[in-house]
Amino acid sequence: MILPRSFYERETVTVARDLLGCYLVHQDDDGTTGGRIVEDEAYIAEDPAAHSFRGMTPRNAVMFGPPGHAYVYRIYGLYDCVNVVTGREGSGEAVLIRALEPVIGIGLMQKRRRATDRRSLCSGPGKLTQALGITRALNGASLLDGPLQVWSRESLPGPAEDPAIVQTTRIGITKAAERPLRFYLGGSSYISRP
DNA sequence: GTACTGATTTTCT
DNA sequence: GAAAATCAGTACC
Repeated sequence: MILPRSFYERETVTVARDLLGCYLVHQDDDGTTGGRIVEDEAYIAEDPAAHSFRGMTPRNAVMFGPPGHAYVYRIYGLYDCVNVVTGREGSGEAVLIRALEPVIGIGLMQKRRRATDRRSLCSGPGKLTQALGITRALNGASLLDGPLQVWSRESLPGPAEDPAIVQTTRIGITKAAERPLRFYLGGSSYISRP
């Protein structure tokens, strides 16, 4: 049920597509929270929008490490965003998790987010880390064991039919903005934007 | 409903 | 010193 390292050690765009429908789950002292991944973005080698584009720095070092680990960084001084490291070790590639459909621990998510509407709990990269209690303390953590995990699609009962995957441009970037590296489940009402 | 703005701080140049 | 893989609130149709 936990996705193996071999899942992540593939072409990043393929991993981004295959992650849709899988579950991101975090456990801590307050409880367990998790949801279905419904939106993500690929950041790849030779990609001016990727943090790894200009080589390794203290912040992005985890992106250059082994696949199957979490890269968590702070954005705009306020929010944390979570990525999964993908591809070959040293390539500096990752997939940003942008939105979840809340499934596990919805009450705890509502408390952490101070919101009740399910659609607003995890519909954005900063929102979902807040709902799941993911912070930079998890930067570099393995997703194969430990408190933050990714489970396969079959781990929990999901929709009867897989909705079509929509591929479009990434959100919030200025460099390489035209590259279609954002993926989401068509028809999901839990994505950050259409 | 859409559009614009302020918050807030880390990070790298 | 500027920019940043964002969000919530306000203003205005």
